[in-house]
Amino acid sequence: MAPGVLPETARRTYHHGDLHSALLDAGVELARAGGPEAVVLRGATRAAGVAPNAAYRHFADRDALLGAVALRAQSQVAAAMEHELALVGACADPLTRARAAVRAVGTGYLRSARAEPGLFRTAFTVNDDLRHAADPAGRGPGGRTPFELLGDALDGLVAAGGMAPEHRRGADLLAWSAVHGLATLLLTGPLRSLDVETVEVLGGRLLDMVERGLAS
Amino acid sequence: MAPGVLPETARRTYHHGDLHSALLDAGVELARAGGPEAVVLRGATRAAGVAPNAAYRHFADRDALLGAVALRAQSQVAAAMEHELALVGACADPLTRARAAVRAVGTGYLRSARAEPGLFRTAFTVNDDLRHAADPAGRGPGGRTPFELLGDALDGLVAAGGMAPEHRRGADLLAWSAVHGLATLLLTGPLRSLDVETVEVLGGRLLDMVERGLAS
DNA sequence: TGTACATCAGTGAACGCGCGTTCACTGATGTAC
DNA sequence: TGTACATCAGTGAACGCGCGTTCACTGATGTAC
Repeated sequence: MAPGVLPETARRTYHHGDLHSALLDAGVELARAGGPEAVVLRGATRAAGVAPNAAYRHFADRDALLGAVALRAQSQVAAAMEHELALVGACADPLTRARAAVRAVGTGYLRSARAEPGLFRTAFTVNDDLRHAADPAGRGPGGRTPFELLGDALDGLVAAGGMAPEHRRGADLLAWSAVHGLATLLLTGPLRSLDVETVEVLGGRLLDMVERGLAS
Repeated sequence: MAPGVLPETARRTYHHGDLHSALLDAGVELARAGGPEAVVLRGATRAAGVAPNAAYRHFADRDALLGAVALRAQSQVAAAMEHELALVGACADPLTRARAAVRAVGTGYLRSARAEPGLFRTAFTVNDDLRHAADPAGRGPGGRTPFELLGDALDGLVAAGGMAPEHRRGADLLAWSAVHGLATLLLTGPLRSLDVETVEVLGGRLLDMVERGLAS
C-alpha cells in the first residue's frame, strides 16, 4: 500500500467522467454521517479523489452543493413515506383508508428521521423556502415530494369526508409542524435519549392528536 | 481613537472582576445574534476584552460555555411564557381559564421563537437531555422552566376537567412537539419567509389543533 | 499595622486544524476542415 | 481518415480566516503571622 490517503474512487483518466454526480453522492454521504454542517466541499472532493478546487467546475460554491444534497435528502424522505403508504391495505371503507394514508405519511416522516438523522436534518434545515417544496429534484421514486405526498393524503381525507373542505387550507402546515417538531426534539433536542419503544408510542399518540385535531 | 479593536468593556485592573458572568453575557449576545453555532470562546473573550485563553479559568471548554448560555436562553423562553400567562384574565370559569393558560404557554413559546430566533434555537438544540429540562438555571423569573410551565398548565387542565387524567402522561411532549415543530419550520425551515399575519394565524390554528387533539 | 508568601486570574505567543476560494497552469476531448 | 486547434475539466500551490486549545509566564489578591 502506498503511504498517504488513497482516493476512494481510483481514476484511470485525467478526466473524471462524471464528477458532478460523484460530488453529489459524496455530499449525500457526508450529510448522512454528520448532517448539513458536515457537507463541505473539501470533503466531497476528497471522497471523489479529486483536487479541492475541481468542485467549482460543477457547483458555484459550497451552498450550491449543499442545496443539491438537501434535495436528494428530501427525495429520500419521500421514498420512506411512499414505503409506508404502500403498506396501507386495500380497505373497503374509503374514509378508513384515507385516514390510514395520512398516518402513513406521518409515520414515514418520523421513521425516516430516526433512520437517517443526518440526511433528515439536511433535507429540511437548508432549503430556504416553501417554494422549493415542489422542486422536482426532491421527488421520491413515485414522483412526488414529501410535501406533495402530505398534501395528497389530506386531499384524500377531504374527499372521503374525513375533513371539512374549509379546513383543508393550511392543514398541511399544521400536520407537518407537529410531526416535524417531534422529529426535531428527538434528533437534536432534549428528547434525544428516549428509548425506542417510548419513541414509537409517542409517535403514534402524536398522530392520534393530529388526526383528532384536524378532524373538526 | 486608537487603531485596532477596542475591548467593549474597558478594564482598569489586571483582574477583570467578574469574568464569568461577562463571558456568559457575551455568549448570550452571540447566541442572540447567530444561534448556537455562533457561541465561540474567542468571540466571548473578545467581547469581554480579555485574552482568548482567559476563558479557561471559568469554563472547562467551549461546550461548557454553550451549555450555560443555553440555560440562560431557556430562562428567557420561560419569561416569555410567564408574560403571556400574566395576560390571561381572571375568568370565573376554571375550565376556560385552564384552557387559556395552556394556550398562553404555547403562544409564549412561539412568540419567543420569533422575537429571539438565535436564543430560541440555542435553548433547545443544545441541552442533551430531558433530565436538564428542570435545571434551575433554566428557570424564568417566576422560578419555573419552560417545560415545567407547560406541565403546570396541563395539570391545571386536568384539574379543571378539560383533560382525562389518563391522558395526561406524555401530553406535554405531544404539545411541545407541535409547537416546537412550527417554530423550527419558521426559523430555519421552509416556512421562513412566511409573512407575519400568516404566521400569527397559523400559530392560532396550531394551538386549536393541539387543544382538540389532547381533549379526547 | 506591616510584611512574606501562596494562590489565583489574567497575559502573550504559539500550535495545528480544516475550511472556502482564487490563481495560473496543463492534460484530455472533440470538432472543423 | 488525418490533423490543427479551441474548449473543457482537471491540477498544484497558495491565500486568509477563525477556531479551540496548550504552554510558560506574571500581575494582583488575600491570608498567616
